[in-house]
Amino acid sequence: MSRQILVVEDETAIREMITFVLEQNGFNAIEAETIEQAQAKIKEPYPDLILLDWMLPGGTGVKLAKSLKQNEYTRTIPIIMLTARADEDDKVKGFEAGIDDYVTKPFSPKELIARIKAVIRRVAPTALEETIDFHGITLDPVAHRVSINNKNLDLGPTEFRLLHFFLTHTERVYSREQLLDNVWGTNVYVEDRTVDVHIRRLRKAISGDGHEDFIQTVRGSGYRFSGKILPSG
Amino acid sequence: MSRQILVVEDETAIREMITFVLEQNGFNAIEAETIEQAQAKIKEPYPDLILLDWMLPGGTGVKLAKSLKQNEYTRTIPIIMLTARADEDDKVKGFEAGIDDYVTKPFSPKELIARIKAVIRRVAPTALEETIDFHGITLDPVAHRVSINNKNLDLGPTEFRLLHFFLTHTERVYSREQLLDNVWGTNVYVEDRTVDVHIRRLRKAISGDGHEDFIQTVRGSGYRFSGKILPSG
DNA sequence: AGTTATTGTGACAGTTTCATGACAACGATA
DNA sequence: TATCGTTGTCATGAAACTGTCACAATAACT
Repeated sequence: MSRQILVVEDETAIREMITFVLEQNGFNAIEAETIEQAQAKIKEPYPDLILLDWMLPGGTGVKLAKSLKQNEYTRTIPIIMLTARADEDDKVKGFEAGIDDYVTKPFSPKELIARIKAVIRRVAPTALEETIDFHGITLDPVAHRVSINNKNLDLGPTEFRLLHFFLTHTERVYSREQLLDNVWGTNVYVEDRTVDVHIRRLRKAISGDGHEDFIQTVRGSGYRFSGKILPSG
Repeated sequence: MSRQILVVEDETAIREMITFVLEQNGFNAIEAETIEQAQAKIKEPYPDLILLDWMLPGGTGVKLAKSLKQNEYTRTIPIIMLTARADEDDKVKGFEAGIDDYVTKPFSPKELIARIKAVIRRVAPTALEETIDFHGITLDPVAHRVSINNKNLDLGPTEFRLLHFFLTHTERVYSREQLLDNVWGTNVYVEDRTVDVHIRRLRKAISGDGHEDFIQTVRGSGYRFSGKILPSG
């Protein structure tokens, strides 16, 4: 289940950009332009996190933060403040009001996502890294544990990352190069064929019994992780 | 195969944001900060599209656009100009220089992606990522999967590309030469008649049951992929 | 019908791509 | 140091893919 994030930001372009980036990263964005709108949207089900702009038409965001943090039901919601500059005064006031972190504009999407994840991890550690369950394969990113049909799997680090990537990116073909980028990391010099070998190791590991081939070879293109087995005609 | 997009932008935060958004959307981003860097990176294989900032340290982006559009090898590369404001003068100069579209900053990622896709669609009308459904034939470019009446089809790479081309270009006759250009790629030396063989293979693959000849032979002209069955006579 | 041009089909060989087992390098650890 | 687990690379064989050809089948035309 994806996280609800309330974006309180009056500049449309920035708000849209943030919303877009959030949704690209699997978050569910709710938008608000003013403090009033925001307050109206902070109700059950409560958002999991609030991105709060510092300068808002109805007053400073800190005002909202303060009131939220004083309310019994909303004080546990983590708040990340968006400030226009790295202003010490803003930061101090923000933290006094109870914010959990801040991001200074302009920021890169990567930074924003990283901070959101960090805050969620801090406040609700189990939340972000949820256990994945896919057709009998269970992967717990936090415990770094994999099981298939309740039988524990012993994977090497690379196989674990590869499986984790596949489980979060199913039903899609990835070229060897893309897999290297995503699992091994960019600017790592490794042969394309190395992927084949790790695919084979992972296949071997998860091919115990039951389901046949989760990892499907797409000749000429790459590999696909899929739970679907369509009848071939 | 993902499209290469060259991002020419000197502001790091914006460039990173754009790159991020592009890669989230399956594009392959190449970055350049200056006109010189950009020119160095515009070579084979040429990028499929260029996002060009208006204000650059080495001069205006329009200068680069002009030189690209005057070069035989680069003039077909679509260029989208990034302008700081909706300045009529900028736009006019841009279009005079041969740009294909423009986006005014600040822009939302959705708008950017939409414009990129629109331009690519205009220039290279093959579909990008959407699943195509045509009279029971389903082709998913992302998963690299084809099914006909929910039965999985096993196609070789060339057959897949051929079918993909046909599905995005139905009801129209294509000569063997045109098919070679579009499916095999230009500057590939292959016999005309090779197309016949692949047509046959594709026909065989999709001729399971139900609809018979999607691929119609137009004697003397080429082939046509059609859902219509015209009464013979 | 006979002729010619064009297309369908099966076969085949060369090439490409992939799966697999082996192995050495490396680092961690006892 | 010795051992173990992990990892990247390679060699090899199997399988799939591809382009081309020869010939059959079909359509068009006289």
